[in-house]
Formats: sequence, structure tokens, C-alpha cells
Amino acid sequence: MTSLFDSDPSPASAAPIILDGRSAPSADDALLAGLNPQQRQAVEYRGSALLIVAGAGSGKTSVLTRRIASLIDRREAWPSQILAITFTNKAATEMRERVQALLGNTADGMWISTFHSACVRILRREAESIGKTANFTIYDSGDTRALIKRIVKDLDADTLGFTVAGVSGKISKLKNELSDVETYARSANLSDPQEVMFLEIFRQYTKALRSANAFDFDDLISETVFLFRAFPRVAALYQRRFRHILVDEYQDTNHAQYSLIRELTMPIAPAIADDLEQQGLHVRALQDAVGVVPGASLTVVGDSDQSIYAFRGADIRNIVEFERDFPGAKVVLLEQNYRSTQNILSAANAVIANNFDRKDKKLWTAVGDGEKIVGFTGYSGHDEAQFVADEIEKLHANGMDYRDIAVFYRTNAQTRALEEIFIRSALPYRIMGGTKFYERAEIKDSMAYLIAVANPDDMLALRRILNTPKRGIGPATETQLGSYAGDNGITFREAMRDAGSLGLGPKVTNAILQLSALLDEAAAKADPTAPAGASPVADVLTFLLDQSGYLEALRSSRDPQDEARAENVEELVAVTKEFARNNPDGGLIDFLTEVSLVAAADEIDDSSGTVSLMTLHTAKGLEYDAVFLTGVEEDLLPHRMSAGEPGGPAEERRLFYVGITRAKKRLFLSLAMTRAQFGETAVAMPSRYLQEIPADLIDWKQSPGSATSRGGTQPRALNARRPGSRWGEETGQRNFGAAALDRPKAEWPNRITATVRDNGDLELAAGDRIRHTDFGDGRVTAVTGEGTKRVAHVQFEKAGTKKLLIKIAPIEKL
DNA sequence: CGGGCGTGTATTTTT
DNA sequence: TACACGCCCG
Repeated sequence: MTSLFDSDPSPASAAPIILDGRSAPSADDALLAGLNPQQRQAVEYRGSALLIVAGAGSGKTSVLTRRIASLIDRREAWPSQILAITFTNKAATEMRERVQALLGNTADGMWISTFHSACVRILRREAESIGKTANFTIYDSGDTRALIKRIVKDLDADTLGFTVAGVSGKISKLKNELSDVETYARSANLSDPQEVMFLEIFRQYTKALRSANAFDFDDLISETVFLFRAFPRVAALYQRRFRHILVDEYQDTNHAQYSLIRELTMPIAPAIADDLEQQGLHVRALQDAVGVVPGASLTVVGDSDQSIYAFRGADIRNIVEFERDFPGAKVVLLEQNYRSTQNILSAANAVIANNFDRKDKKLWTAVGDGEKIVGFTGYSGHDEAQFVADEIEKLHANGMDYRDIAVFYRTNAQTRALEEIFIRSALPYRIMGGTKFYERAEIKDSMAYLIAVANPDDMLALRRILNTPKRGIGPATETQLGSYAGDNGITFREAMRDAGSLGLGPKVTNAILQLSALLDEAAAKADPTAPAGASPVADVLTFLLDQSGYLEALRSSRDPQDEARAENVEELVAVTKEFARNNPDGGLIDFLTEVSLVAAADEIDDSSGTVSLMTLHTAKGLEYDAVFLTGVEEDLLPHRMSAGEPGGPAEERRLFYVGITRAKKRLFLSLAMTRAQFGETAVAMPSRYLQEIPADLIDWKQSPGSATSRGGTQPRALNARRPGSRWGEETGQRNFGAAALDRPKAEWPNRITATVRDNGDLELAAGDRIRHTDFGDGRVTAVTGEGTKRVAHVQFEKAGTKKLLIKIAPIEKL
């Protein structure tokens, strides 16, 4: 990494950062072109604090990027003085691109990143101050859970009713409140054995992280705050550097993130400012009459109606009370919507109006009513999915691109039915998030090898690979290594090197030493200070996978799933190569960091010609021509688990609101009368939120009311239904689910039948040329699988490599 | 120590 | 359904 401060291309003394608000306007009219008065004000206002209340689709990204561009264009700031925080890496990338498009290439040196990435960058640089080293590991929630699980087990805490989920949730909550173990201990009730036990778990967890030289997700933020509070001189480096801080999705910040922003925008005391000046970090031009460097200017953008992360500690008060926190703050309201039709907005407005504790805000548009919202009640989750698939086909036939269509759902479990139907209907789709690539066991294994090389203190990673692949090193041996390390005050890694003195069997001892040597050799390859320089990550990974025998073990396994696992591992190697292309200077640590911080929304590739499937949470910040909001049922939306929590139903309503407002032209709301949950089929009721949408906005293809009584399409029954009444009772069928199941499906009116593609026993072999309806022409490189599950691996001319199920893929042989 | 089999339990959302 | 865990045997 290049130095952040010393070689700053923009010494503050020379920077034209005097904010007198009267800077001569340069030729930046282009930056304001096409903006409405409120947007223009949000771009042009200059002052210490600005809150932009941006309703859904009100052009906030445009405003933010133009605001940044205008600061630079008018010479009020250097790029390096800008810090822009977004929620996802994807949003950060998009913002960077848009700023670059406005300014040309002067966006270099700007920090545009997520809270977590920015904090990692700071922490790697300042690690020594807080007892870590720059190569620390970042533990994701899976790692955290694994660690807590071990501690809970060691302490027999499960007998006291402690669960891994409960403990990790509580620790996360505490960290988001900036409470560490000692702070918590002071307020804990020590006569309660439960509290004492929790404290002990928390202590051991903290200790384990420290000795593993690792941070968990929450630490990344909180430790940065602690760092700034403990070392004002370190904080001053960043306070000096970042003169303009912009935060997107401010309504979703938690207390720790809020505190981080507060720290970054604090003024620098005269004594510390003088120190900086003496170090050659110029601050003179920034200091006021008494020598204080005033705090950075802060711009936050948000919409309290879109706050959907309270469960993760997001505090809506951060945005509601912004004006109190930052006296003199200017507030700009953006209410004109440039995304959706009026019908969609009216539905959204009507729904969100039911949240009582909100500032009234009404979205409006100039584009006209558009088409009505379409409603559909399926007989089952599959039926609903079939409706979705059929409607997508219709939209596609009428010229809409698959990439402009999205399907949303509340829980990941709902993907199953959708996926089955989509495969049968030969619809190209992609699931964002869900069981992520990096959460697969084989990927975690491979990553653990890399982590063990990058951070030898990471005992969790070492334990993971110790017997993967099988080396005959069992739990007993692992425990012995652990206690040997503890007894001698050395790390687990050092204990492995010293395995000869443990008095284990020769076979086991040899296995440990061999692994140890392999890791040492890999570390030498990866070491950037080595004479030959560091090998690319891909080489290190390939070396580890080959020499450890891991890949070979997967390939030669008789478990058929291991073939797919081997392919995934090879895919990871491809990812490392891709990484090297995009980051020529990136080392192993950089790769591990990037992988740790990818989010579900980051995977979205706008250029792929597929329908996107995702949870409502992932959908935030995105927009699509057509949106299918599925599973609009009680116990799903609002989710059953939210019922007990204070503010739960209101947050679920906001989630529904977020989903609705993603749609530009067409919105489809669907639900099912029965839904499969854990194998069983349960009766589902329409969501209470459906009744909040004015009836004339929805065109029910099959309404919840009519679906039970056959025929009739008026949604009257839905609106008349009293809360608490059950569908089954209307028709006198208490046991509705079971009775309905016996009925032939065809009895339901308007049921849309699918055309299932079937290529029969189309014979394909490597070398054949084929044509795909979406991907175009390509050449078959291989055929794997048997019978109906035969898969063609195809290299397309335009669309890259794809794997296609031969029986159902929309392809023809040329 | 490894693998196989049987039972029990779990699904909210995620940086 | 499906996965994780514990138990048992080779």
C-alpha cells in the first residue's frame, strides 16, 4: 500500500480548501444539469453538516456523486480529502465509476468504500498500536460461530441453556454498542450464574481472537473507534486527511458506526495540530484563530422509511436526531421520484403511512400512472413460482430483458420452489446471496490454508486444515498440540513445528511435521520481502492445494458430490487469478481481505442476461423494470419471528415498502395458500400489508378472497376479512390445508400451465456447436453427468463459459 | 481414528 | 427436507 499521509499529493497548505461558500463557480454547470431545485441545493450547499432525506428513487446517488464532483471541480477539496461510505462494495464501485465519469480520472486517492473496508484499511495500518499485526484475519459469522461453539462446549455452558446463536448474537449486540468485556463486566450482575457464565464465554472469546490475531466483523468498526479514542494523535491523522465525509444509507448505521463518524469529524486540538505540522503534515491552512483544525464537513443521506437493519443494531435515531447531534445542520428533502410509476408509488405511500412514528413524506412522480399492480394467489408455493415464471416469460416475450427483472422474497428458504420451477421453465436466473460460494466447506478449507500461511497465529484456520485432507491427525492429537502450546507459552503453529517432542506415534508426528513444512514453504513463497518477491496468490494456492493432497483427495473420492467440490476449488483458483488481474499489486492479505468483505449484493453483475433472485434485504438500493414480490403472507411478511420484537411489525412494513419501491414499471405481488416448511405443508394467510394497498391499484389475477370460493375476482373478501379469521373458516373447512391437498390442482381458476422444455435425448459431445436462446452460439467443451442429468459445458462466443442441463436448456444443435 | 448410520432439530433478515 | 451431531463398530 502506498503511504496514506507522507506522500500526500495534496499538502493541506496548498489545498484550496477555504470554505467560504463564495468560491467562484467554475464551468460546472454540467454538474447541475437536469437536477431539480432540491437536488441542486443538496449538491451546492456548503456547511459543516448536511442531511439529505432522500425518498426511494429520488436520485440520491446522482446527488452524492455530483456533490463530490462539485467539491473537486470547484477546487474546494482534493480527491484525497474525500471519504465516502456506502453500504456495499457494489454501491462503492458504482459511485466511484460515476464520479470518474463526471471528473475524468481525478478520482484517484478518494476513499470510496464500505464502513468495514475503510476500517480494515485503517486497522491494518495502525495494527501495532492495539496489539495486533497488520496480517490479522477477519472472522466472518461462520468463523465466529465455530469459535463460540468450541468455547461453549469447553465450558459446558450448553447445560445452562446457552446456544451458539444466542451467545454470538449477544456479543455482536454488545460490540455494536461499543461495550467490551470489561465494560460489560462492570455493569453485570455477578450474583446471576447465567451472567457469570456469559461473561466467561465473552472473555474467552475475546482472548481467543486476540491470540489468533483476528477481528470479527463487529470488531472492525468498534476497534477503530477504540483506536481513535485511545490515540488522539492517530485519530488526528485521519481527521486531518478527510475534510469531507459523506455517508450513504445513514438510517442503517449502528451506534459503533455512528461513533466512528463522530470521531472522524471531530476538530483537532491545537497541541495535536502543532504536532502534525512538525511531522511535516501541514495543517496551518486549516487552523482557525486559536489553532484548532475544525472538524470535517459531514453529509449524510438516508431515508428512515427504508431502515431495515434494526435487528443488526441499526439505530433509526441516528438519522432522526441528526439535527440535534450536529447543530446548525441543513436538511434537504428529496421527494420527487424518478424511478417508479404513480401506481407503484401510491401503493408504497399507502403502506408506509401505517407506520405512525414517522415524518410524513410522500413520493410523487411526473411519469404517470403506469400499469396496475398485478396480484396473484397461488395454491402452493410451487404454483406461485409457476405464476412468476410464466409472467416473466410474457414480459420477456414482450421485449423486456431478463436482467431487468427481479424476484424478491423474505427468507432464503423460499428460493427452493422458485428455483425448481425456473429450472423446469428454462428461465435463466441467478440467486444473489443465499448459500454463498465462500461459505462452502471446500472453499473455507482452501481459504484456511491461505489464512494459515498469512497469519500463523490463527489457530482456528490451523485446526481446520490439520486433518483436511485426512492425515490421521484426530481430535486427541489436536488437543495434545493445543495443551503443549498452552503449557509452553507458544502458539499452536510453533507447537506443530515442535511436534517431535510430543511423544506421539511416528506416523502422526510425521504428518504434522510435513504439513508444518508445507506451510513454511508456502509462506516463503508468499513473503513480499523475499528476494524473488511474492508469488501471485494463485500460485501459492495451487501449491498448497497440490502439495497438501487436498484437491487430489476430492478428485479421487467416491462421493459423487466431491467432484463438484473439486470444481468449486478450481473456481477459487480462477478467482485468485482474476484478483491478480484486477489488482496487480495485491498480495495475499489483500486477497483475503477482499474475500472476507464481499456482500450478497456485490455479486450482482448487471451485464448478465439473467433474472435476479434475492431477499428483500439484499434488494435495498437496487431497481428493476419489473419486480415480483413473493410470499406476501402472514408469518412470512411480516415474519413470525418479528412479531415479538418491539418495532418488529413496523420494520417488516418498511421491508415491504423497500420491495415495492424497487419497481420501475411493473410490480407483481404474489402469495400462496399453502406453503411447505420443513417438509410439512402449512396453511398461509394473506399478509396484513396487502389490505393497506388501495384496492383499485391492484388487478388480482387470482385474489386471496376468490381463491377459496372458486370464481369471482373481486378483492372484497380480502378487505372484509377480519384480522384473526382464517381462510378455512370462511368455507367451513377447518382443516383447509388437508382438504385442499386432495383436490386436483386444475380446479383453481386462472391457473397458468407451464410449458416445460424437453430436449429428449439430444446427443451432444465435445466439439459440437450449439445455439442458446439467450447466450447465443457456442461450442461444447465437455459433457458430464448421466441420463437426464447430463450437463454440457459450453464456451459461448459472447457469454463466456456456462454449464447447461442438456435435457431442458433452451438450446439447439447446429 | 474413520466412516457409517440413525435421530433430532431447525429457518429471518447480513456487513 | 436436510443437515449436524452423536454413537457404534471395524
